[in-house]
Amino acid sequence: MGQPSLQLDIHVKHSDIFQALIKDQLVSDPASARGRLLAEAATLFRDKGYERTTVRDLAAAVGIQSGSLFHHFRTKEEILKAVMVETIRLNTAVMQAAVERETESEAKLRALIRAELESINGKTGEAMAVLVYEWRSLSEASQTEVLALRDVYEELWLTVLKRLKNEGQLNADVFIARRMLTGALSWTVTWYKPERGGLTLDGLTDQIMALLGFGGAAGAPE
Amino acid sequence: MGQPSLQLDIHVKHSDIFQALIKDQLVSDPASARGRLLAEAATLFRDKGYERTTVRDLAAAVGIQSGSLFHHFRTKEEILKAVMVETIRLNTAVMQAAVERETESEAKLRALIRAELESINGKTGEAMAVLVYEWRSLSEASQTEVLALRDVYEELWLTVLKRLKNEGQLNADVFIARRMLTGALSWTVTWYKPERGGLTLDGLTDQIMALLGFGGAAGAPE
DNA sequence: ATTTACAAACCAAGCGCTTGCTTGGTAACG
DNA sequence: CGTTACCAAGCAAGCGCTTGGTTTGTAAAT
Repeated sequence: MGQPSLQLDIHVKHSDIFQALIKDQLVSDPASARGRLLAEAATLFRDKGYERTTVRDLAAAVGIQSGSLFHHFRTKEEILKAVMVETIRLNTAVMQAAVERETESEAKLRALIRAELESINGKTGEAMAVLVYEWRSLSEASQTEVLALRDVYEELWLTVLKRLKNEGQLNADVFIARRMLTGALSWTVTWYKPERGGLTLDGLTDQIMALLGFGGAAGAPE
Repeated sequence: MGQPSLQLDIHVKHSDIFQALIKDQLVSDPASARGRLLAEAATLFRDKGYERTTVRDLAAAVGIQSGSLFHHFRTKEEILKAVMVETIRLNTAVMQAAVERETESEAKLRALIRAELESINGKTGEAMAVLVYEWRSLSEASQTEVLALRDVYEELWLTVLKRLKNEGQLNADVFIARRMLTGALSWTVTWYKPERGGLTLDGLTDQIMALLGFGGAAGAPE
């Protein structure tokens, strides 16, 4: 915790966005009890799955009794929902900033891919994995609630893809292209391990762009 | 159950393969008690998730008492493993046939994509979804066992992708390309509904090929 | 500066229910 | 006549969550 940011431009921006969201009460401060609990919950839900994670596991991870959890959240499911909602809020803000920083369509797409890869494989990775793979564990009411937030996020992608299509740089249907990218990018969480292998996030982004026919030939990454 | 096959060539082949596997005891006959149980298990595991599905749910689905399940399988996890193992066996055989039917590399890739889409969204769809998304619920011992079977399956893909790369038709790294395709294709299970919308499996395959820069421009699919 | 007030945060205990699985016995079948 | 397939009943363990009471932090009142 608290390691210095290595990536200058993007990370400064990122933490600025983060601070603003905390101030507006849209995401919890990781230093607060609630924030720590949600972070631990994300890790546990990702590693063991929501159903296999007991409230006793969760309580032990933050160092309190299991019953004390229900002072902060009314039900276990409310914890899952909170993890998802806060993750979407944070990532929508980050992605919006990423796409606005660029002007060319291809650069916007690259920025989106790069940003989503970082969401999935970076600090918010646990929570993102929960968001993708623990969908069924939410009640239907919570599902529609979370879905509404996701629509904003998806619009960012569709806008960029539509521009690319109009410019003749994309052959496939924009909705299908987005869905393919959703699957491909979220799947990276199961295999992409940046520490070993030497493939950086930028390198991975290059590979994906190459697969889509952008940015010329890319050599072997390792 | 027992509806006539509509797709002539492929489906005949498909059921021939199926019958051969049943004869060799590599997959269970869907008419047998074990086969019916595995089919129901796949549906339930997919719809509710493995953990949320109780042995009582499972027993009720096949019309027996919950305790009677343990005459056929020693543990609940063994049921999950059996679903996965039999699904991989069937699909490996189907994919092998699909790739051998073609000669050109691009056609082989198209056949693989088409076959995997059918595995995911067709009759074995429930079981495939379980295979992809219930991974964590397997014990580690079972995981390595299932993983070994998957390697054969993956080799089919890598061989074709390597050929395409050598022929200069693929820019990205073959391992990364396969992983992207894995994610993109398995994700279709969450959104592709062939009955409504009019997008056929062949149409979807075209779109994916177009996204990869093959087969010229594809128009809007709907 | 000390007291008083009060809510937020937490603990210890355990309730009611569901879970995967076992057991002992019975019917069906070749 | 034994093997296979099942039922009826229930056990031990674990589950999410509740309850009643104690500590802790904060800030106004004395």
